[in-house]
Amino acid sequence: MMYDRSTDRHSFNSSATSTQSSQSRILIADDHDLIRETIASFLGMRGFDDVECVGTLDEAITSVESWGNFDMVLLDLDMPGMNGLDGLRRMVAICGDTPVAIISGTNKFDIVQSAIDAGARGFIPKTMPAKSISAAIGFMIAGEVFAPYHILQKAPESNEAFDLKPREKQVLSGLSEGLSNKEIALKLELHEVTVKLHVKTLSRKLNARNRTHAAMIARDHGLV
Amino acid sequence: MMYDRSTDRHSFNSSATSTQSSQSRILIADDHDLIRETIASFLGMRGFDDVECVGTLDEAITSVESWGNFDMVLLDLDMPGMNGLDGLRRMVAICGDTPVAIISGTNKFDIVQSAIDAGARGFIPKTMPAKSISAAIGFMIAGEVFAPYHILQKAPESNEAFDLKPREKQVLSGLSEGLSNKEIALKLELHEVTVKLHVKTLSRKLNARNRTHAAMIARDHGLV
DNA sequence: GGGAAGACTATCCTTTCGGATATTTGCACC
DNA sequence: GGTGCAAATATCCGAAAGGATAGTCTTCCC
Repeated sequence: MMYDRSTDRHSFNSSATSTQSSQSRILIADDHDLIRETIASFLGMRGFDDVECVGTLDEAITSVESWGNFDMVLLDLDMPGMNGLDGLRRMVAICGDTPVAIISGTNKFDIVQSAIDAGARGFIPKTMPAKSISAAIGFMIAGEVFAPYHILQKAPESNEAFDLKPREKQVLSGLSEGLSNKEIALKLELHEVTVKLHVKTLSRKLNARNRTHAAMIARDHGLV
Repeated sequence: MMYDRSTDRHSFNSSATSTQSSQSRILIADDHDLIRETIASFLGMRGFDDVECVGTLDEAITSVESWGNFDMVLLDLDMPGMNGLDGLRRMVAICGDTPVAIISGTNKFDIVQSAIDAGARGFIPKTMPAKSISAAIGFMIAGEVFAPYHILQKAPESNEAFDLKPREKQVLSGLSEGLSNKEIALKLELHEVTVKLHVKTLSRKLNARNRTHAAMIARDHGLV
């Protein structure tokens, strides 16, 4: 598979092709001219020589249906017609095998997750430099699923939004290990009643209905 | 910034440069000839025209120290001299700003995580097709951190190792929302006592000491 | 020295959990 | 029709959790 590449290699110096980049038709759908053109132009100088730009989902869909044959479709999440992930699903449905990626300003973990679950081949934050974007696109055209590492990381999230006192954090930590109040008290050299008090106040702060719920919320927010 | 690209575009067709790919010096350290050569040759035809290969960590280090100036260093995790992530750390220390990535046969979530924590700029599984590998390398040279999406995904882990019955899973799910037995019973149209039974058996299966612990274990293993 | 505030402790009481044991129901299989 | 099995239900009990209220003890500030 890799030893018969000499032909490709020859063509490479003479015809500007960076293999996968060449002959790739890419559709960019974004309602911001600036972003659209920026990405398009950068892709152009990277070997993605056939880039089409539109500004709404409907345009994108007609574009795919009439021209077809794109190697990659980029959709802005906040574009007219998208309606959240529904637009993505519509596009995925008519695109078949060609990868569809979401490009968005937000980089919330949940959105990335659900976008990919909804059929997106990847997720590109607008904050990413054009250089990286084109590399990511190459990656997706190669058949992989792409999402930036830092948002896949277990969300550091809204850490510290609850303003728990040190003691309460300690108790919460014990809670998350499934310890009883008595055990926590022993561990922290407190009395059981005190732990109960902390559990109560901390549950109120976390807006939890009981200790189990508090532990789950803590886990969800990376507090433990 | 994107409207003056015509010049670039002209040069692009005549000099084979795919921008970032060109002039990139890459060091591949892997003790398997086949893999090393495969990647090297594929990178060659993608515009990464200056690829050096070595077979041990020591060779890699001397290579960096004497030649220097690499744009990217790839290290096999199981190579002689690596000794787990220690080798990575050594390389990162002498590499400074140039990105160092781990390439490995394993794709355990934890290893990826700790490799990147140890300073790796990315993680490339050997199972990944060469096409994708070169895209990933481009991505890392662009300054980003790379790891394949599917292993960043909430570890599918030892899923189903607990063999919970359907009812138990439902109860467990209610548990994770912090519901009381009575509420779960209501929701599932069962009686409280039955829910209690399920909680007991399910806690035993999960090896949990109580409901809170069970909920946490469930969350950790992606059962909810 | 007298508050004032925060962290901890003490009682009391009701609800919920956790565990043990036994009984019923429904269903599949021979 | 009987057997076996799993899910669900029924009691009973001690332990824990959850809530309320009041009391102690620092510490800090005026």
